[in-house]
Amino acid sequence: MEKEILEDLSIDCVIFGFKETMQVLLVRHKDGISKGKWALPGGFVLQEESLDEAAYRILYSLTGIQDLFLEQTKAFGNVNRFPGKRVVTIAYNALIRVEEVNLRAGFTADNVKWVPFHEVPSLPYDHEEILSDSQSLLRSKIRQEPVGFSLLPKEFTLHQLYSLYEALLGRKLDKPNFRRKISRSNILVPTGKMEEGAGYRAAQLYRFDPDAFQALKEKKSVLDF
Amino acid sequence: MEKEILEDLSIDCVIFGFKETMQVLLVRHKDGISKGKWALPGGFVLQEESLDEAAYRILYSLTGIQDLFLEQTKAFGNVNRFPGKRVVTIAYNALIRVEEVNLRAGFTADNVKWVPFHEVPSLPYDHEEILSDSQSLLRSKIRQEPVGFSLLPKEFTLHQLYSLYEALLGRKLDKPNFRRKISRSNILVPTGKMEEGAGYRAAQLYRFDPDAFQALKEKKSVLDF
DNA sequence: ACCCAATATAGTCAAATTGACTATATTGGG
DNA sequence: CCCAATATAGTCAATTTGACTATATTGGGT
Repeated sequence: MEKEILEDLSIDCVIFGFKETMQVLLVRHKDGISKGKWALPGGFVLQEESLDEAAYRILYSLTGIQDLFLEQTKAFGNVNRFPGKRVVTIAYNALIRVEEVNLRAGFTADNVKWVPFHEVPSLPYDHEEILSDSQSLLRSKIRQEPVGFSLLPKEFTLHQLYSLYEALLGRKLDKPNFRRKISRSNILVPTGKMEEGAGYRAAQLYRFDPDAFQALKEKKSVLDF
Repeated sequence: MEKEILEDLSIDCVIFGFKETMQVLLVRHKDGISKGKWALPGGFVLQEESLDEAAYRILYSLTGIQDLFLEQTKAFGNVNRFPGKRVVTIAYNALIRVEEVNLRAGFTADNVKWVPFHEVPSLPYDHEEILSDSQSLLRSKIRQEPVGFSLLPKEFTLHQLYSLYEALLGRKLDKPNFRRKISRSNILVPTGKMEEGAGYRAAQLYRFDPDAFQALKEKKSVLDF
């Protein structure tokens, strides 16, 4: 028996990944009005699931990942955003570690791929608006909460964190000052292990410490770069 | 002819006002399952309007105000949040100047009133969750953007602004330091006029300068109290 | 006319943070 | 064993913070 869907309510996911540069996950539609076009992954909400559950379901079916950062960002409800039918969509931002994903195109798509921010093609429906709003929201989120760690491996170097912040904020940061700020904040703990395979001095690996961040947050307001 | 509504999609508005203390606008339902209960004002979305338009329509019919701060906050879509039918609601935060409102209960309500944060009664559906989420979102918003000015008269004293921030952030601020921070930021322009009717030294009246704020924002990130 | 309570507004100072740098420490590879 | 490349540490003036103290203006009461 088919599960009943809410025909006028969908979810669209903006899935962010970081590898050299910031990337978004796009799917290519197998059929329908936008057949062959790349678009944000999404789907309709089922009668018996909450919005968050729907977003998780879509995310999981696409990436096989269960442990991820997922947050609702905004509802998009312009009258003609979807052709032929009034469909309101709830957008979600997801942050995942690219090395953990196991991409599967799924039912409605015949292809999936990571696309760097600057190479995103033109998107159907209002997906360009959704994407650009979602990017802004992520940019401001990153200054408030340490969500960036969801994009890095569990253990990472300060350099990786540094380039992530540069990529996300879209501007140059001073490396020593960045390092000083992070280290004073105490939100990282060194693992003792060192980076491997670098052709030069190996860097210390760190892990994010959620408790220390919580403590910091209660005192100061923001990780303000 | 009746306008067609989307039966499974509603808007709920959290309307904030500031008068001595932070307040929310509640309506008393005239009939239906929650007859007689106080709740957040809301209504269904019409087929031919966007979500933002729906929110404006509801806000306007209730307060007669057109010039206000209105921002979508979050969609609430738990399966059983509304009795008998799956209804997803989009919550909006509105900031208005209490002295400008002209309250009208409207069709579905027989009463409207301002309620201080700490005196909000128990609310039906998931309105308590909506309200508390909306309050948190406003609290973090106020640190990023000068939305607070939408709650004050066009011309106001530093003391008013100061107590607004205290009320909104829920903690004591140092008055001289607050004043210094504001004045260094240059986002206020003195009007030259003085407060009237105080039983003591009259305070200077200020106006918010959006351009100066824009300039500040490009340099620093936040109004971080 | 003058004092006073109440609030507006200004100023002080040590400590912490920032921004723009320069300097040193470790690597693998040639 | 030196070198290029990067990690990591340190310096210093300028600015910002936090916790205060001090002064300036009011209307109202006596």
